Amino acid sequence: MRRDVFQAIADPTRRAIINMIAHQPLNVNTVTENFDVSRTAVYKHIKILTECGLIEIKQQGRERFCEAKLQKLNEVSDWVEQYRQFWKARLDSLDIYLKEAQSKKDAKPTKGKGARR
Amino acid sequence: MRRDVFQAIADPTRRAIINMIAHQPLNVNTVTENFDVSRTAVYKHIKILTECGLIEIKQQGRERFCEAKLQKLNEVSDWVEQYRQFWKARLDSLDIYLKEAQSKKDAKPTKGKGARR
DNA sequence: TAATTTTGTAACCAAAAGGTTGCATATTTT
DNA sequence: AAAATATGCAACCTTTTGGTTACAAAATTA
Repeated sequence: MRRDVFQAIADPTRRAIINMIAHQPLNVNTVTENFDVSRTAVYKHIKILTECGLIEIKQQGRERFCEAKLQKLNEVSDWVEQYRQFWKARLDSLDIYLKEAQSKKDAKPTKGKGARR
Repeated sequence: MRRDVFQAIADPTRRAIINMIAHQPLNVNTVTENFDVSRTAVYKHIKILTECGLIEIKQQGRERFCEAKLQKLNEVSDWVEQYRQFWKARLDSLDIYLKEAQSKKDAKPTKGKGARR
């Protein structure tokens, strides 16, 4: 059971849930009202979000309020930002690379790498 | 068949592929060499990444070079950043501050200048 | 030309994901 | 106490996902 934040935000319903409770904590039924699927389905999404740390559930009487813990999105942010330099700096890098590869190949042909397995 | 960038980066193997080719385009076999799964499995991941626009494949002879198109990560970046205010605004107590400092320390031990070409 | 290398893809499989209904339990409300 | 409300969860189902093997085709090498 993989429970990381990348997998958690992959589902559009879960992203919508995050959006709902980012502004204010809501109980399970209130969250459910905004979706076409059953309460159980929404509950499962909430559970997944809880398990990866994106939300926290606090009991209040018979209700459970879901509160967003968006610090966890830092994991995603950090992963994405490490690549920003690449999409800013590199334009048309393949052509450059292929030219280099071609001249290397001319000078010193590569040996076969062998088939896997 | 949902093919959005959030779903694409949910899989750890696909994130690893992105990381490999972010620095330079590689052909399919070279990408495969770094994983324990079959070439076909890797190829499927590459196809998914292509279908959502995160990479592009360019033929050169019998090889296909996979080039990262990381601009697409802007979709993820934008989605995450819209919530930054929420998790920044709530850093008001000492223990939250300390917790965040600790996770930063754990998450990115090397914060150097980054790759340079 | 024949063999090798690199890739694309079909057919198939097991496990995970996302959904449902139904029921049990704890808390209000009446 | 009885009814209503809010939730947790088991059991089950279907589709998707991630993987495999096997084979075909194109390009390169010997």
